[in-house]
Amino acid sequence: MEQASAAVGGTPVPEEFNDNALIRKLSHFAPLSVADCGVLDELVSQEERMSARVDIFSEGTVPQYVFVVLEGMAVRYRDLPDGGRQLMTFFLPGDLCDMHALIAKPMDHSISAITPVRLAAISPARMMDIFAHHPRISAALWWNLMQEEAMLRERIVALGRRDARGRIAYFLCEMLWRYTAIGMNNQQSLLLPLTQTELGDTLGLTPVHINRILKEFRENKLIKVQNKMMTLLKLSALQQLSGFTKDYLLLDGTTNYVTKYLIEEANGAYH
Amino acid sequence: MEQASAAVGGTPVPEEFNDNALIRKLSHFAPLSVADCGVLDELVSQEERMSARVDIFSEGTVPQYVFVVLEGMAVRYRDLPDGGRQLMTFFLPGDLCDMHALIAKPMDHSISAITPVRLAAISPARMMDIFAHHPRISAALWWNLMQEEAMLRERIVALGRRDARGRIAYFLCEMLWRYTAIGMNNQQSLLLPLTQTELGDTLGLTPVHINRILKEFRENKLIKVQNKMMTLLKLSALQQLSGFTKDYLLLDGTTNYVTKYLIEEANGAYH
DNA sequence: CGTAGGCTTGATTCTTGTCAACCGCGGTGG
DNA sequence: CCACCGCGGTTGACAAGAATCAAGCCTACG
Repeated sequence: MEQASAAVGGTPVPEEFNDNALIRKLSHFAPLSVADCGVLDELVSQEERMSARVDIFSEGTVPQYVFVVLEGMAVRYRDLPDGGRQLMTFFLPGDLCDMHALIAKPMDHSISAITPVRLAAISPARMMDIFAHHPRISAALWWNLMQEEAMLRERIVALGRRDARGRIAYFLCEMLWRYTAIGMNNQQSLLLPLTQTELGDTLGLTPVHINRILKEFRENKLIKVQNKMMTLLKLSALQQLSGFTKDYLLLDGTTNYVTKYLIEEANGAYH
Repeated sequence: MEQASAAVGGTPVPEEFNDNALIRKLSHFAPLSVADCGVLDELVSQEERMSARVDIFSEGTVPQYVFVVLEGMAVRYRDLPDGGRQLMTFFLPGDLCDMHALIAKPMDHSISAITPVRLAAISPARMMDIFAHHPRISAALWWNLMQEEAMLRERIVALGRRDARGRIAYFLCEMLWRYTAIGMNNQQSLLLPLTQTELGDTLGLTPVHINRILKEFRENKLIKVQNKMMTLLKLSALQQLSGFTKDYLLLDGTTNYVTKYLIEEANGAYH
């Protein structure tokens, strides 16, 4: 999982920054200059590692930093009083968690590492500094935020209006496209280091039912599973099954108000 | 519904601005100065009216403005290929819809008026200007964004992990607290101008099932319904039934990094 | 006065959950 | 080195919550 092929779409990333997942991701959202890439590269130069199944932020604590996932997978989840849990957001390489740090409130949920992760911590002050002085990066972060919201809405649609087959198919498609965006889609295969229980806690289903649908998908040759690697053999069939379209992921960012304005601002047009 | 009692919590709003729902709402998130209130008041001075059931933004179009709801209720929803629909977000007075305008992308969903609404349109340029030059307002808008995300997550929890009773109870509680935040909670009564079909499309249930649960709630004296007014007779029972806590609504904002930083920035600490 | 949309209710079906058992594997400790 | 243990996956039998189908009612509105 260390090897990343060039990310698909977005503006080209200079060769030297191609192993930086944050840059690969944000390049989808705004045309980053080489200088921008340099800033981002420096931003995530202080690495930390955490083991699988360790909490990065725990419910009730006040997060001190915004974290960027550089490698591995993390998840935002909530434990419920009745013993259940709901997994809400998966963080892949290049994803930011959690802007929540900027408002310095105790969290109402936790974030934990699913696999061993490599992370970079960014102080809120540094983050605000970026917003103030790097217009293209700010624009990209803004798009990133819009993408996060769109993914939450899409999850709501899936949970509210799709049956078990549709939910699972949608989830696999979304993960594939997210991996594709950061250059980690290898032959329609994606790393899904989740147990069936975790999948159930993501999609509002029981592990037993997840198991049955996955079995059906396997028998129908829609997917192939080996170890933690899942291959989507019939992507179009899965997309149709769930009504999935990748539009909401905003992976073809073009010029927009935020970018335009911020760049003009930087050039002194308003100052 | 025009009469608004003083909003509960947040920093006090100067008397003269008390009929401005945006100010009432944002005062929960940052300590607004009188000057800030003036800016916000001017920001929403250009009013528009739209009739019930009219689309404000339609799927596929590129929104030109950010709208603020001043009066009435609107909803963000998506129509599905199979004829179903999912309602995602309800906009009450003081709510902003839709920051999406800032990224100038065709929308993957629609926003429409549920009741007749009074709106104010804000141009993206003006919005960016606010971000650049009004730190406390920016901070409040940031909190506002975090609140929106939190509400989406809470919906996911409800749809993924709660049964019909829990979902409906949670939704009623959330609406009550949101109304409370803008001073429109009158004796635990709230205006819910939704059909049972719309409630179903919100909570992933059929109208028939919504009907049965509401009947049960009525028989158990948990709620009282008259016309479009719903009274939560046993709020604590409803909160318990759904595991609801209002924490995620962030209605007790305190000093935080965004505010601090933006204010220092404005004072020239970093320039 | 007629009609359509929304509400209400009953009968029935079906998707998903629950309970229970078994298998296989990897890790651990004797 | 091997026995044991626990977790995750798999499967079957059964139960339950919600959907579906269908019909009647009320009321706002043209």
